[in-house]
Amino acid sequence: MPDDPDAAGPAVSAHGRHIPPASLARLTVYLRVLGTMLTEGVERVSSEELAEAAGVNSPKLRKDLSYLGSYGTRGVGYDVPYLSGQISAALGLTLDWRVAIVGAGHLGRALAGYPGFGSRGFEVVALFDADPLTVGQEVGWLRISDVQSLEAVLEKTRANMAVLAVPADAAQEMCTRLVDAGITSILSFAPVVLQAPPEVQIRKVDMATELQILAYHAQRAQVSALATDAQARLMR
Amino acid sequence: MPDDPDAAGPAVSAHGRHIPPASLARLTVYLRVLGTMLTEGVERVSSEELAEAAGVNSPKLRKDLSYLGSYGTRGVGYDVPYLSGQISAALGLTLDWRVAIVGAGHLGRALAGYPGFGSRGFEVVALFDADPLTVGQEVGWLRISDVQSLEAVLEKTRANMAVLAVPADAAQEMCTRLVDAGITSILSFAPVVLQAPPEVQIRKVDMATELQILAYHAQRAQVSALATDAQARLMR
DNA sequence: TACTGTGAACGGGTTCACAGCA
DNA sequence: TGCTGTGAACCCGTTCACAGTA
Repeated sequence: MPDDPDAAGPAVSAHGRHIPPASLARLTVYLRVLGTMLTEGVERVSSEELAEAAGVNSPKLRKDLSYLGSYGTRGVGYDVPYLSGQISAALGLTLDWRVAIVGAGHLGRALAGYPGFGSRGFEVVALFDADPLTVGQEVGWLRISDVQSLEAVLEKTRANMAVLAVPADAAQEMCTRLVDAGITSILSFAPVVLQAPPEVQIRKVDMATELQILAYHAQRAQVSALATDAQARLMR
Repeated sequence: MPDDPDAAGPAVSAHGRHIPPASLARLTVYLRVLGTMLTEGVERVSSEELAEAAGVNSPKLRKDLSYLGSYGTRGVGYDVPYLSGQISAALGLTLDWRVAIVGAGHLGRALAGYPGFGSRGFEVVALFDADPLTVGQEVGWLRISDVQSLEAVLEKTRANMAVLAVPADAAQEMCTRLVDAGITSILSFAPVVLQAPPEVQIRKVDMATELQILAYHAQRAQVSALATDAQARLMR
């Protein structure tokens, strides 16, 4: 995601400049890699090593980091804990983010139990479902709430982000209710275009889209393989 | 995402020109919207209407479509079934895509049951898990296979795409086995950087990344709200 | 007349080479 | 000496205005 690098809006870092969306997406990857290094006790990395581990080239990595400030030491490299902290701070991960998940099907439950959230500054504080048989069940530490009480529970839990994991036909209604309840950051897994005021940040993940993009590239590979094959036959 | 418009590789459409990654991602959205219109019996759309429904502006939509060819009628608009078919063909969705899902946790099951796949040309032909208690269970039409027999099942089912829905620490190993088994298109939900030969197309979806990007924008909004607030106080 | 298709201008991201500093 | 930080050039995608056509 490419991706994304799609959502927009201006953006200012601690350094005062804005971070390009494409860089922002990569910064989250650097942060994850640094986290792994932290647990392994690595203390210093060069831009070359970090770039390698993150799957990018080193000038790009250095450029990305330069949007935040100068947190390395010339001739030496970067201090892992320090750089990790600086990126976290720049991304706003030092604030507390309280996530409500709407939809307790397999996807919602997968998200609720995702270990990557807690460890990276996000706490799942509520999980909703519309099915009366599902409401009340426990998932990890959470008890599934009834969507009917969405607004009340959002307020009580002071959620400030939401994830939409509901069927396509329910997504717009839930989105509207979330927005009306004051949520301004939404991650949606529903394969529909959501309407919301511009001040609301919406990011979309659509698995069918991802597979279609893969299919496109795979088809291209097949076609060009056939072409070179045919050409090889002609050459004989 | 986002991209995303991130994955690369050259690309040639039926028209002969390559489709920019960003356009490619949007084309899948147009296709979805056209699909909805099809079921509603809509026969014609203007670029304006389609753009509106897809959440983009009309010049961008027309530019995106122009990468495929000239499938509209000036002064009239686009024929919905025809355009839909042309986009499908350009994306390679007329071929049959057989998807293997590795990992039958909540995420894997959510994907296996995702209605958006079948309806858009993807068939889930296998679902794997490593847990002996899970292997053998039925999920919809599928019986969960043992990852130990990954290679054999991939061959028997003629899978040509794979989705990785396994924990981070198992992802690289599974990726390697998929690649060795001849899979060249992989969609990964594991929050790790995967190593694979360049001819293998890998797309990544990381939910923590998405939330972090939302957090960044939300933090910015908070900070600028505080700033204008402080300024307002000073002005008094 | 109305709407599509596209060249050209614009802006932003990536790349690179090298300046700057421990 | 070695590695970071960055300005400048390059390249690609987006935007826009208008030319083209049923």
